[in-house]
Amino acid sequence: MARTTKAKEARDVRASLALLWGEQDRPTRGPKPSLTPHRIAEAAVALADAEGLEAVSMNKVAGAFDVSAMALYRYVPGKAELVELMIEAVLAERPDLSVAGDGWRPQLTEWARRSWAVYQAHPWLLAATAMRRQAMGPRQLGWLDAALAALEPTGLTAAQRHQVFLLVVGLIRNLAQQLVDFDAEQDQEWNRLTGELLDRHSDRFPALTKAVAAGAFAPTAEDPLVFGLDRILDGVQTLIDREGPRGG
Amino acid sequence: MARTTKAKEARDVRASLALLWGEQDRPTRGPKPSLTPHRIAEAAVALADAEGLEAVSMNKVAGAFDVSAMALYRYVPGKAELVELMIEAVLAERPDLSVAGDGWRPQLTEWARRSWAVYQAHPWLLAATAMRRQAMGPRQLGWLDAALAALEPTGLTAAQRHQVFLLVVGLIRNLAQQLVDFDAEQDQEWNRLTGELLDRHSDRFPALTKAVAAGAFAPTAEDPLVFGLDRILDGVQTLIDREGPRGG
DNA sequence: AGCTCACTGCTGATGACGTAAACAGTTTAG
DNA sequence: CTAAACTGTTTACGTCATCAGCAGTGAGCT
Repeated sequence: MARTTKAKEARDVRASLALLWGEQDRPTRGPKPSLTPHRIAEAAVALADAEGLEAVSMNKVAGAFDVSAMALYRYVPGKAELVELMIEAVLAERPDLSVAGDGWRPQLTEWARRSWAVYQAHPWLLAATAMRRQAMGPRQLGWLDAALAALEPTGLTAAQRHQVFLLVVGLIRNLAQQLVDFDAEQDQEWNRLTGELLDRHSDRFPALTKAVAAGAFAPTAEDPLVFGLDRILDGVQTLIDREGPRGG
Repeated sequence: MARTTKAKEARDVRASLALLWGEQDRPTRGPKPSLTPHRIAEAAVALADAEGLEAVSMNKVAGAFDVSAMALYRYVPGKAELVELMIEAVLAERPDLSVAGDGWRPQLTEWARRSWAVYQAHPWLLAATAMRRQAMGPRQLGWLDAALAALEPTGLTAAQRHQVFLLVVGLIRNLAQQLVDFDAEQDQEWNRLTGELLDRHSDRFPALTKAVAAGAFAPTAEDPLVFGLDRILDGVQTLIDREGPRGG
């Protein structure tokens, strides 16, 4: 059974990659296909934008084309691959960071801003990319390349640049998580219930009680990306300053 | 229908909170219960540790007690609440950070290390906490309080301390995500396939090609927590230095 | 022109999931 | 000792991804 699963997965990796990179040869004989993987992915994206990723079932996506769920399997190996196509579909082409100026910091900031914009426009992207992916499409690689390119002038090692990249991606994904979690009504409920609990147990949670009283959990108008990014990039700057003089 | 759902959710919040805080009054009449929410959560944790969160179905958890799935609903309102109990179950009591010394930085580092250890021991915790939670249990609040307490001597505002906390939690969750994603065999496959792709498209991804060649994606023995935490805390230190003199 | 067969899309079935409903058995308060 | 409260069970429903098998279609070859 494990054997079968593994063989199937291996097949899927190939199929998934061919799909993502558009390297599939189309058939000549038989009826004209009424769909394409791309159109299917677009419909799935529209569905996810409107109702969330959990609403994206093969049935509902197929319904957008008035077609049975099984019809989709003629175009896409399975749901996992469909999700990969959705990810590629919402990513723009490789971002041009030169508009932000010359330094690594403005460029990486620009990268983060654009990346964050994508997650804001498509909050399901977080859950979609959290599913274990075995291959990246050309656009994902393009974004990765742009960020690494921006970091080249820092003088950091390749491994350090990769680490910094991961930190920034991580920051954005965390913001996206907060965005997904957030629900004004529910937030109010949380504050109310947690307030009640803290009243009853303020001795157990003194710092939290003080923080709540000081408004640490009140909604803020500030762009949430700024604080985190400034902290991280300040930290990176410190690293550069420390390593530079020693000839790193 | 939406009405029904909302009413049901409201009921669940109450039930969930009572469960998490152990504030449920136990019945006197009727047969002795053979289970407790706590024991059920423990069994679910064992299952998740062994086979992952997706293996935790009501059926399998019930199977651990040789009981039907529906029996669990006498103790737990539903699966979401069971997951909440699982989260509380794997969290230790409020961590004592004083062992790390006096400064905010060693204490927060200690907090991060312990937190990271929990995620390492129970990788499913990431997915479990990603599900929208409406209430926190006493242990979750305890960890939160400990981190906020460690940040009090920084002189930062309450909102800033909260932001820093979110940054550190985010870092750990990102590491946990990488841990979940990682699969040596699959990683090798990724490197092979991406290598092939880069050979074919090295002009499109020059920075990435260089980075791969320089070993930026090679496995490292270093503790992955250190780099990210040092960057973030350096950035926080920069903020403190900047705000302090101005009388913030 | 006609045949073949790769290809499309369909129906139906399978097994997993969470959980609602209804029922049978058990214990304790009155 | 009866009735209420409680436990655990069986059955059933709706949803999901996906497999197997069938009918129709149309390009390429003879």
